[in-house]
Amino acid sequence: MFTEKHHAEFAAIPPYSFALSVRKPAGWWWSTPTEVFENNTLWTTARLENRLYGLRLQGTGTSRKPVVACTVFSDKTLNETEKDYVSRTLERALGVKEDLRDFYSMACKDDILRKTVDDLHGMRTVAWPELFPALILAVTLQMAPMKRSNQMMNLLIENFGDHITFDGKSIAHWPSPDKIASLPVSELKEKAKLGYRALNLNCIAQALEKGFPTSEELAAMPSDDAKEQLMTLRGIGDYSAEIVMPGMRFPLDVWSAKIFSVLFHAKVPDKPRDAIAELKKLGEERWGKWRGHAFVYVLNDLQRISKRVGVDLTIF
DNA sequence: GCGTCCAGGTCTACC
DNA sequence: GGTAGACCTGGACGC
Repeated sequence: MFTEKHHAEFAAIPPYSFALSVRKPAGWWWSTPTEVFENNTLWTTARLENRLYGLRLQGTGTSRKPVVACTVFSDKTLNETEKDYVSRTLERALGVKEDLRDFYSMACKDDILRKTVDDLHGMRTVAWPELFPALILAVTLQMAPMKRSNQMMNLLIENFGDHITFDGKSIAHWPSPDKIASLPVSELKEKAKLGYRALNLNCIAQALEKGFPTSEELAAMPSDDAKEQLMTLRGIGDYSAEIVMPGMRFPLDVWSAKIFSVLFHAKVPDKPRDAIAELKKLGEERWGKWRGHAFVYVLNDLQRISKRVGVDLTIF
């Protein structure tokens, strides 16, 4: 029985939009695809240090003093160490301490970003609560159209994930690394339709089981070191590491390369995969340390940017 | 209904 | 160090 076991409130550095931060326009989830968002409140789940928690996160406060109220549901009592860890993880993953003001100062002078930061005022970037679900996302995005990636992710949750009910909501959560590590690769292939990715995901889960830095530890590392660590995992290359990395970089794939090519060069490249390196370089030169922010803001504002540039960027 | 092609990368062998 | 080719498989597409 999952009942209320802990409560914490976090003051966010303004501007902060809770709704845009946890429910991004591009449609990505904050923690799990089955989470529920109603009335500026998110009911979701997270597995922290091998324990699954139910979470009710609510954006409160005022625009000058934004606050996120977090209620934690569990089937066991939390000791003080566990409460601290859960609180730290929520604070980090909600991005409440992420200061957007310097990014907005830069963006106001940039033709691509100027209106986008108004459109998405107060939206935080991406800081995954847990590492393994972010790695699952990265692996299932590889060499597959979105429909097929979603199919693989949904089958993983359906067949091997966990389901909890709390606060009147029923939420399904990603499988744990130990569950995926213990499964035969053939079963992963067959039931989750992972194809060649089954072996990679199984090896990643085993590496995490043997001991690997947590999201929190990766976030505390210099970003190059965090990326290097992630790229030691089988099936995690440059793009996947940058998707998973705390704070994000500029993880261009074929899809986003087409979008940024239209924005930089006003045309879709003949061979998008071959254009990635040059576009990454341009993004880094143009936005420097804010390239991750620019990436997230642009990809979450495609409808409005499309109208402004006169090209439908949502069809790629 | 059937055959073909290819997708929101990564790894490896080969030069 | 640079690069072609293989990798699973489901869905889109042409016929």
